[in-house]
Amino acid sequence: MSVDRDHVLKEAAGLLTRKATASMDEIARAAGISRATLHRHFAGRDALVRALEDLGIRQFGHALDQARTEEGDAADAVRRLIAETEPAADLLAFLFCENQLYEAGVNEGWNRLDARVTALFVRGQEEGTFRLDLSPAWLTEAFYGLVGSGAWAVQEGRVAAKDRTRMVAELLLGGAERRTKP
Amino acid sequence: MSVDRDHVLKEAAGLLTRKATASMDEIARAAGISRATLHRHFAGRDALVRALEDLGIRQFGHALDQARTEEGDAADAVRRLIAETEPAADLLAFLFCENQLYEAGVNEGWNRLDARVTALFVRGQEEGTFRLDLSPAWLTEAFYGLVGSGAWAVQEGRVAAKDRTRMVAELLLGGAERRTKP
DNA sequence: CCCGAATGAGACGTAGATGTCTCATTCGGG
DNA sequence: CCCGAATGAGACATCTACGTCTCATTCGGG
Repeated sequence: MSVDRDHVLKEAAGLLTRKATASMDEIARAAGISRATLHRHFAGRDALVRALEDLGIRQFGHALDQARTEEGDAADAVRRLIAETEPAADLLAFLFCENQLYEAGVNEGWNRLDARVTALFVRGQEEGTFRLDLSPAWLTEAFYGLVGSGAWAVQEGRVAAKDRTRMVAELLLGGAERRTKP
Repeated sequence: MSVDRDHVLKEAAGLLTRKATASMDEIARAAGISRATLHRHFAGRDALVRALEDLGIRQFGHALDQARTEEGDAADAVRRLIAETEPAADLLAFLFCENQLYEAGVNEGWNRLDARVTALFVRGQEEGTFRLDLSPAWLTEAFYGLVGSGAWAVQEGRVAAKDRTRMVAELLLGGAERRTKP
């Protein structure tokens, strides 16, 4: 009987990714519950979006943990990270475009995760794996952008789901890795 | 006295990029005109967004023309295209994230421009400039994503405006170009 | 089987945005 | 200088979404 909170959030993310202005009623129906029940679990729209943000932070944090970004070759670590990001790709794509979150100040949790991604690129540069003429900040931003584009391309059917990780990783690393020989 | 329609659209794009849910009143004030005048020029919110879409199509089409994407080395053509995209970057970033447009079906004008970008990548692959294991459709999508990320990074101050074109081009082409030697 | 908790359906008032209208003001051309 | 067009300010009704409430129903555990 009890509603699966994470399932509701997942459905909400799926809908909001396609239609950012979806009403609470549409979200409720997408999740297969009534509007009243949705309100029982999330005080309002703000609370729902905030919960989505928290879920995104949890999932991306988990992906960072699983990818063990501090270990081994930096490029391989990026590949692992992109692969681990797969299940949360839609949610991350939504949050990446959700500029409303930036109004109330960026969540502190995001800054920590952001720093971990940037640290990975910094490590790659120090170890000579990544080129030095692209700033870590830009590589981080590009990482988000390409993950979002990948999720978007899969949703639109322009890229097969099984190719997503490889496409994103190859393009990002191809652009980021140092060339031994030009 | 007469209101500069394109100026209004530019300001609207700037605001909506930061806050997608901005009200008509906020948009009007951002453009420095009254709400009444805004309604005199655009029948409603839908009409305004549609006009933004049209402006984006015009500007991106102009960028494609100026870049002469059918001429010369494909990689250089991509560099020119990214450079020409500069003035419209904010608008394109907004439209890229504006999924609501996809509800009413993608504009026919977009399909034509999309085809020109894809054709550029196809040409690059046929000429041996771009690698063959990344589909043209994905390269096209990644192009949009990176242009959007670039505009976003500049707005956030993470990348200097003067570095934008180089950062985007280097990463995209680094990932897309064929390596003579690994 | 029964009871309680959770849900679904829907009514209701409210707030905010929207679209239209009027009227005073201002700008620019003739 | 004067007239007309365009704008600004604001009133107004309407509409949609929101948040809260009630009540019937259903599900699951004891």
